[in-house]
Amino acid sequence: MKYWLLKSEPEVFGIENLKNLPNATEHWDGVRNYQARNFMRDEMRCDDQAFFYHSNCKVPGIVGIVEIVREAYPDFTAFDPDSAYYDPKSSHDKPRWFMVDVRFKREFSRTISLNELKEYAELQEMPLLRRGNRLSVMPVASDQWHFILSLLD
DNA sequence: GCCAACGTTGGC
DNA sequence: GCCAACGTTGGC
Repeated sequence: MKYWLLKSEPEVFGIENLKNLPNATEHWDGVRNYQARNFMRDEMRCDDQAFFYHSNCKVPGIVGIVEIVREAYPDFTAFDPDSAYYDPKSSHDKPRWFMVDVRFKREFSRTISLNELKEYAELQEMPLLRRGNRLSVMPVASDQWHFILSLLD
């Protein structure tokens, strides 16, 4: 099983939104970066777990955990001219963008902020902490995953 | 294939 | 709202 980190802007779609949906499940649409897409399409598998990260907000950080419940399939928002994620270069025949389905698993008792994550030597290699990082889907090493969870108690 | 211009991300 | 960092686009 692999571990991941998924970024989302809470003003657009936060963990509260996911939690309150039927089955607490939603498709993870709008990924428009090739590297992020490749992770999702080629490596993400059912039952993988992912940190839910809130970005572009007052306190950016990890707020909970989701699990992957459906593997990559074409991102239909790319086909919709009315969608903010519309991409005329993506077609049903040759979809360019993909999404997975995620299900809410856990909300942390507190946000593990980006500032806090930066403090730990154990996490210095996380792609999240690399300067100028903009990936919205990225892998998390198993030892980093467990280290972060150990911060909660 | 180079690279300048442009658009986006996301912390601050 | 600013702006650094980065990805993409398109002229050549």
